[in-house]
Amino acid sequence: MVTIYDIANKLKLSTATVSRALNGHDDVKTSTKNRILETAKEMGYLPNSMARSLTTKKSWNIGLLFSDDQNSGFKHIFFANVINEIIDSAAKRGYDVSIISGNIGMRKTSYLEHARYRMLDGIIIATIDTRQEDVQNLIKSDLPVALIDQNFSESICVNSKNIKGIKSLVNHLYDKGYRKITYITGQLDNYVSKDRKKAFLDITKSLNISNLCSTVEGVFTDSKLAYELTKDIMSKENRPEAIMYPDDTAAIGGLKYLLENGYSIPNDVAICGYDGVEISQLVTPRLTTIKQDIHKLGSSVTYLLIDEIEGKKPSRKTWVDVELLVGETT
Amino acid sequence: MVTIYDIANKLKLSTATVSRALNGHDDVKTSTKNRILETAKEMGYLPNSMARSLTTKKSWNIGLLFSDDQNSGFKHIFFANVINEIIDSAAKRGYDVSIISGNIGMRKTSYLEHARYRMLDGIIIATIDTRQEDVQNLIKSDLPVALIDQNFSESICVNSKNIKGIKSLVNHLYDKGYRKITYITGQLDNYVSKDRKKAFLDITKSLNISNLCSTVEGVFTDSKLAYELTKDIMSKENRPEAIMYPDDTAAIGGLKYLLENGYSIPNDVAICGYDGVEISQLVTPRLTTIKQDIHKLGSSVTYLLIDEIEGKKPSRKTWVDVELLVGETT
DNA sequence: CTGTTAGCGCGTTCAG
DNA sequence: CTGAACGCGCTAACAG
Repeated sequence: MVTIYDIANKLKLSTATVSRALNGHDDVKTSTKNRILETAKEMGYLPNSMARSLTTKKSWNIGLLFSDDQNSGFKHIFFANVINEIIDSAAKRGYDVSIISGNIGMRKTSYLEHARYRMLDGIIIATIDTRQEDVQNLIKSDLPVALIDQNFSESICVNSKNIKGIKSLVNHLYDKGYRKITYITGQLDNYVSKDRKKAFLDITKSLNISNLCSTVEGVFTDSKLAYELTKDIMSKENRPEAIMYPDDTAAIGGLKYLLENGYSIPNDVAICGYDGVEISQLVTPRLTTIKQDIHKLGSSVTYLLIDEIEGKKPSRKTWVDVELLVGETT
Repeated sequence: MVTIYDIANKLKLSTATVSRALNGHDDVKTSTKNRILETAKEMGYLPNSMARSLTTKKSWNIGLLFSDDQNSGFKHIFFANVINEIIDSAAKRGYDVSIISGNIGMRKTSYLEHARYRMLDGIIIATIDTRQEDVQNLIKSDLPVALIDQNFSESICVNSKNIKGIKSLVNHLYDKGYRKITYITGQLDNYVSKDRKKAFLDITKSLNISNLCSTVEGVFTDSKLAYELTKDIMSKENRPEAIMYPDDTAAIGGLKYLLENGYSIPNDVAICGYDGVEISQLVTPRLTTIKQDIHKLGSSVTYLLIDEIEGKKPSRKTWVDVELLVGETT
């Protein structure tokens, strides 16, 4: 391993000068700077992040928290896409991304401890369940933290325009003549679900159809549950004319039930997804859904976090726009 | 930040003793060991990975290489699932996972340099395109490396039983009476695609139907291309009775074309996917496909790499079994 | 513009 | 069983 000592030695300089040159300080004579840079290249010198971080207290490493024991972010294609953006964006600003788990070595520890252990410069939280004490502690800590689709007053939060999304869907359904709408929400212990549900109640009220509409609690990405709930809903006396699902995967689960049982879509019943992932436009019939701006969600949360890390005091709240995708199911 | 120095100071011991106790060496008196462990806990001591790695030359960190500029692993739901397993498995053995990109800070570097910079203990390569010089250098280096679905003689490779998978599909089609089969392969610059294509040619030959069968080069997860290729294939004079796709996503793209154009499946034409991801069983009709053992693929590649890191000389080649999933499309 | 010195937090000789 | 001393590779004062 080539160190700055080696190249200092070769050039009869001190490590200090070498370090300065390598870090682009301007208090080094241009000629010696060039000599240093050159021989560094020749000798195949590479900095050692451990040594550097140890003195600078900065790791150029961002932690990514995306799953708990129950729920695995990567299995959800929507989150997988967001995570992809996060990694890309971080790389563009010179940061690496590490996944943080709830243990150091073989020992169970908190996320916060883990973050300190690895000297992470900041954390992106892309988990659904932020109620865990462990996650709460992370948020409350003095570590820079940024979250997606959450609501914590002091932290950086990047939110999709959930209210707009739901209202667009309901308005679209209304315009198409649907009045009896059932909305299967995500799990209601969750901020986004609550927000969307409230939006649904608000918009149906202002359209004067709230007495015809209803909500049922479901679970994000749980296609099996969506299948069962659809069965329940459709076997009732008073069937809805349209069903809204918590996301595309759930909608496809519902769609499966409807197709299997000979329902004509959207004639017998209309359905909507949410997220607008690729598959939503690939199934037949193509889903009407809300397309989230995955690129923007991922890049914003990352850039804002890095701004915070670098002391640029970015805005705490950001809303990312959504778009109605009209398919063949409404 | 509490350091071993702080706790040594408080207990009137030397840092050496504290270090030994903390690392579970047995050359410390049990009573003092306990005192140390206790006060360490009290004071909220946490080791510093940077300092530790600097002396031990071990980071307890595994690099994950899963994308190049063209192709993003996380966008592929199959890989997303594998990666999920990798992270879980690594955590169980006490390792963290870092994503490695092709730059350090703002400077473009090789993956190998990046790995050395971060002192990674090993690398898991889950990219399709291993032809890049950069990736080649990584494989040739003395860093422990493990790959999924690749074939490098000296490296640890975990492969899915691709030949068995293809043969199962063709045999299944044959048993159902299909003789004219077209196989849309993945991109043929890739090891897996070649392997599967060869398996297809072999099995159709031994079934004496090779003159009725054909292959077309496609691209993994490219549903749009699959859509177009399906159109081409179906518009020819001599239509196949069955089409096999490189993976489920592509198959769903093909399915879309067929459904849109009024083909009855499997009566007019049968289709098969590959991978067996969740969505393959959710679309209507349910895909006949090969289910890969994602859990095993991810955990094996991780455990084998860690064995290698820890000097346990694990076997270089591992094959993970696959399972035929008969759906409604054949 | 450059060198000397010190220290980041930890593990590991080598004595005792 | 315990301590003193050193070094991992690098950056940051402080001189000069």
